[in-house]
Amino acid sequence: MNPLIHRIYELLLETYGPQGWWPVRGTYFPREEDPFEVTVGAVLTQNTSWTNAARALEGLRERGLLDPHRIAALEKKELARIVRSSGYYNQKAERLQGVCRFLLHAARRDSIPTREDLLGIKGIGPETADSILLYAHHVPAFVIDAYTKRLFTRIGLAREDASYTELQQLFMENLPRDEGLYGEYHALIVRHGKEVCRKVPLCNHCVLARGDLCAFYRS
DNA sequence: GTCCAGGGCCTAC
DNA sequence: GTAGGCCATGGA
Repeated sequence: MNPLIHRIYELLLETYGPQGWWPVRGTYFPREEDPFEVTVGAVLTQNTSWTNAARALEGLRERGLLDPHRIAALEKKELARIVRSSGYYNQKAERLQGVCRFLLHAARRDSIPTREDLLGIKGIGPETADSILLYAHHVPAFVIDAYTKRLFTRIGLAREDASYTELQQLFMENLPRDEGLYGEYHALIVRHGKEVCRKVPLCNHCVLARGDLCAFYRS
C-alpha cells in the first residue's frame, strides 16, 4: 500500500469538498438516481463538457425518452438532433442506440452488466465502461481519465507511457475497495484538473505541492 | 479567433 | 501496436 495515493485524496477533499457526482443531488439531476440515466450521461459526456452533456440529457428527459425502449425505437436522425448540444451527435446517437439494444436484448433484466459486456458495445471504451460500473451500478471500478494520467505522471507516481490498466491498478491496489471513495476521488481529480495544473509542468501554487507531499513532489 | 471539455474508433504505417 | 485523424458543440 502506497499511503500517498490516499493522502492525495484527503488533500483534494480538504481543498475542494465533496463533488457530488452521480448519484447527483445537485444542479443537473433533480431526480433520484437512475442507472439508465447515468449510463446515458456517461456516453453523452465523452470528450465533452458536462454542461453540454447535461443539456442533451435534459432534452431526452423532457421528451420522456430516458428509457432504453424509446431511445432504441427513435429515428437516429431525431435522436442526434435531440443530443446535438453534447457534440459528436451523430456518433453519440449511434452509440446510445447500441447501448440500448444491448440493455434490451443481451443483458438480463435488472442485472449489472459486466465490464466485458460494456467493452463489447461499440463506443464504450474503458473509461466509459468504468464510469457506468462505478456511478450507475456502484461497482468499485476506478475510473482513469486524461486528468488522472496527467496529474499522477507529474507527481511521479505513474510513468508517462502507463496504460489505462496500469493506472487503474495503481489506485485499486493502494486504496480500500470502496465505490464511494473511488467515485469521489475521480471527481476530485477532475475538479483539480480544471482548477489548476493546466499547462505548466508543475505548479507551485497547487494544493498537492505543499505540506507533507512537498518534498516528494519536488524530488 | 483559439483552446478545451468527465473518449473512442478507424486507418495507415 | 500505435500515432494520427476524425467526430462537433458551446463556454472561456
